[in-house]
Amino acid sequence: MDDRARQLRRRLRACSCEAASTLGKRLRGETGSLRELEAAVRRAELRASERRAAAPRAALDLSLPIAAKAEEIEAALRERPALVVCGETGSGKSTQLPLICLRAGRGLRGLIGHTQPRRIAARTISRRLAEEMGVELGREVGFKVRFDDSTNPRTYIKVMTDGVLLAELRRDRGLLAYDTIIIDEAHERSLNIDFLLGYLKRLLDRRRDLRVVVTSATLDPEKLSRHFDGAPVIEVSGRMYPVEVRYRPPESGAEVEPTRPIVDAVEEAAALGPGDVLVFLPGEREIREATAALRESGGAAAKGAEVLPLYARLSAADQLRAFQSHERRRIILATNVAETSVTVPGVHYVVDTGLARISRYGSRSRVQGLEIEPISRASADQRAGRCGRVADGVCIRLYAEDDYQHRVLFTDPEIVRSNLAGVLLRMKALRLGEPREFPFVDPPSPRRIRDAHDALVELGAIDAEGKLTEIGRELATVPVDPRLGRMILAGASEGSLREVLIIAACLASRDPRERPLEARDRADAAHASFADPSSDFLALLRIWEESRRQAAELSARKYRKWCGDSFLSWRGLREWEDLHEQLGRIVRGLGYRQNDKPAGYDAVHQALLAGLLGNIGLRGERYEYQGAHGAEFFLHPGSGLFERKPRWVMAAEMVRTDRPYARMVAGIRPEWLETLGAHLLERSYSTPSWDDRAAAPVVVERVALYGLRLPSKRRVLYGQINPAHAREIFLRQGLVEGAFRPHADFVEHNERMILETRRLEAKARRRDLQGEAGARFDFFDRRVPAHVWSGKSFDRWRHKAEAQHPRLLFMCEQDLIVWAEELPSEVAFPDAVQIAGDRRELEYHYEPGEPDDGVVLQLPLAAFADLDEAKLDWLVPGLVRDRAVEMLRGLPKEQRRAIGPVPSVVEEFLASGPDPALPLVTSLASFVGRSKGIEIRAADLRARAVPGHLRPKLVVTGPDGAVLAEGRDLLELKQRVSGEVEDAINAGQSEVPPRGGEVLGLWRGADLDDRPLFRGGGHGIPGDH
DNA sequence: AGGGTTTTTT
Repeated sequence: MDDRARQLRRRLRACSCEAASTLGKRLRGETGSLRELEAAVRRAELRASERRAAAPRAALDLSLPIAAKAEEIEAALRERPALVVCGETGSGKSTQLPLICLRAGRGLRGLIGHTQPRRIAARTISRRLAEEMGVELGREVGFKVRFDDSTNPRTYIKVMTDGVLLAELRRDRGLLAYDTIIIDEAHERSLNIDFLLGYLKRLLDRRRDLRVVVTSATLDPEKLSRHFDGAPVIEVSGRMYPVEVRYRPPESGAEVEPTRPIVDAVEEAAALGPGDVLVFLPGEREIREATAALRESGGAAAKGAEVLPLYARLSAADQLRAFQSHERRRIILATNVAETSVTVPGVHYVVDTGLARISRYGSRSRVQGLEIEPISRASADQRAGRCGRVADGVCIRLYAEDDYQHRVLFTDPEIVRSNLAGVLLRMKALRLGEPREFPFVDPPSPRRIRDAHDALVELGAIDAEGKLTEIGRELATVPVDPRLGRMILAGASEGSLREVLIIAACLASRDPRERPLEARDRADAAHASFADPSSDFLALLRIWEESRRQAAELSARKYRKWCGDSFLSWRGLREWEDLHEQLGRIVRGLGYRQNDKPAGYDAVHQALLAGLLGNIGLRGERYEYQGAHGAEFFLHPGSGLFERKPRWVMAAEMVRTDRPYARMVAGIRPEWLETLGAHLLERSYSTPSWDDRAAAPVVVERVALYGLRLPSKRRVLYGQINPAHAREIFLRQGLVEGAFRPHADFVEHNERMILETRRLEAKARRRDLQGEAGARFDFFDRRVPAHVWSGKSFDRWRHKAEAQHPRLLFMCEQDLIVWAEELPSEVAFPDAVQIAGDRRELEYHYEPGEPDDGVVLQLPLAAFADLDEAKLDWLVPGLVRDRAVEMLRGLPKEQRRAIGPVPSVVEEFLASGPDPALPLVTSLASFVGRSKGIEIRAADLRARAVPGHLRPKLVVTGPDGAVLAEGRDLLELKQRVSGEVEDAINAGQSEVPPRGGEVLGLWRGADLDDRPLFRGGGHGIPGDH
């Protein structure tokens, strides 16, 4: 089987790339019997031999310069995976390269794919190829552009736009339909081209049979060669006439009108002889000014000449005038259209201002910039070359030679100066991994990639980790800018798909509204009839509906006339319709239905907003708007909202020309931003305040989007935002200060505490309410769990806790027991633990009878070493202290003397003295004893230090040695004891009056009557009188 | 208070 399979695979590889891939997989996986597979291979071989036999003969046009290099190219195609053909205009590379590939035996196992940057070029080149080969277009040679596909199974050479090839990647990751790919005009370095160049580099590692030919007109083919691991570079000479370049820099110091040098240069050119003059200018406004200047100059050149503007937005008819032959001399004032997209025939002279508007996406501002820049040397050369196509030419540059020499070699490729959201989305959808690892010829900066990432997050296309979401997956199937795609998807969910499809299709194609230079006012008036004062998008909808209505009612000829009268481009409208239809098909494929009922303003504009969240603005003091991230912008004067200026707007486009402008604008409601931009909202909160009805702290929440504050305000439970802080406030204001009044016993107790403290404070002066409140805050803080921050959650927790330990937690009497439980842990002594630097531990052991029994207290030694009176609270805090005092009051004098001041107890302990924890243990035991009606005397209680760690154990005995309670599990013990305590309380046997004040210490060897127990008071134990 | 280079996408 192995040998046989290997042989079949070999045979397959000779057939077709697709068959080799699909059948090869079956062979490897051994799906199907060998016999079946063999039959499949034979069928593939038959198809392959038919294809070979039917291959068209390709005769080269030997008059073209590239023919001289045909053999060299063929050899390279056989030996190397990639090659770079560097050819000037007129070298014939676009038509001859596919033919050379065919001669080299390419195009049999798969198509020869040939990409062009523009649709029109793809069409004309395929037509010329078919002519030269003497075949019918749409058979051996086909083309495929958006909306139009003429290829079929018999096609060998497929000419297409690079966008088409890119789109095919989604279905054909390995580009198995092709065995050769020619990327023509790679020097234009569009986003599409750069993406393809990166993708093909990777693909060549996987597909050894694939050949890639890249053509470039650049001065620097080495870069592309390096990209393809040292691909051979084959230079082909062009067939151009020499162009003389003259430099006419502006004279320094002389103040002249900006149009003066242009007029002078045109005069100079015209004086050289007959022939048309092509002037390159950066934009429409400059064209307008130069036109006026030339007409007014009255110079010899202008007099007999026809001055024509040429730029992309010009109406088709006006553009055509530049191409029609004419007897008079023509002076064509053009933008960059004439540099690559359009070739003006018969140009003998070029005047180059050296300027162009270049689109650059501003990373910081997130606005597309469109500012006038000096062009690159490559661009200047291309402009000069425009007059060497028919005869010797002269190019007059309105800048110095030195200036030219110092300019950048090439215009930055698009990938480093545009918004990469679409590219990133495509990479995610194709699962191409990390963008920074993708082999771009010129890698975009990490910042650009992050911007693109943010943009996709804004659209909900990827999540925070960068993973494609469901929305993202759908967006990747819609062939428009992701923002427009997002509108469409939102339209589907808002019930406004019908309207949004129309609007998005228009935004994706060129605006059909025409505005000829000399009829701008009339055009504006015609367009005004469609305008809406609150939405420019509605104007598009009206144009669409009116145009559809007219098309249905009028004859084709009359409809065209209506288009002209309305200053609408017939071709533009067609493009819009085509795109609308295509998008409609795709959306239907995704399972979305267009709404039958017309959607209202809100439904339409909320859908649009879903794609334009980054382009919102709030009207400022004057005419400007505050945009995202603190940017400022102005409404474009062409907007229907220009007069009215709604408070909140969104814009389809933000472009910086002379100033930042928002184009295509509509008013929005800020509430929409809260729902549509929920994933982007920035929230801020006021200072929390107590709310009686909520029985919890609340805050006022304000939201902002990209730094723009939305008007809405909401009251929010503070605990939902900052539970820890909310809890602190709840404890302090709600529980300690009593703003929250639950139905519980401890409330009354608290109140008595406060009253008592106030009374004492008046007496003691030095003890303030705050200090006492602090103690009580600690009391609650130790008990109330972290998730409780409101009256509601407090009650819920308390009821549960009290069901388990009835009345335990918040009856002051139980304090002692809870506290005893906490003693061994660090909870009761947070400060003490913090003070403990050296971590030596002391263990205190209550030993009523046998050794090793009793309460073991683990306290850091250092805590004791540092202990001063102020820290005594940690040892005898709050209510426990009262309890201890209560107990001591009942002790005989000599027994009281047995208990010394804590600091000295520590010293004594270190000299193996008595237990400093004695008062605590004493109080505990005493309390338990009393609650059971048994008298326990302090003298009965002993404590000693025990080295090493002992498991905490509590044994409470009475004076007769009877064990009242014991256990190592303190929790369990506590429950047992507490039950007993509760019984005692219920029986009215234990009534502990709550007390405030501060116990300074329990003094050993001192008479309680001599030494004040209360700081500053000097009156002995409270309640004594 | 006042106006934009260009191209492309199953």
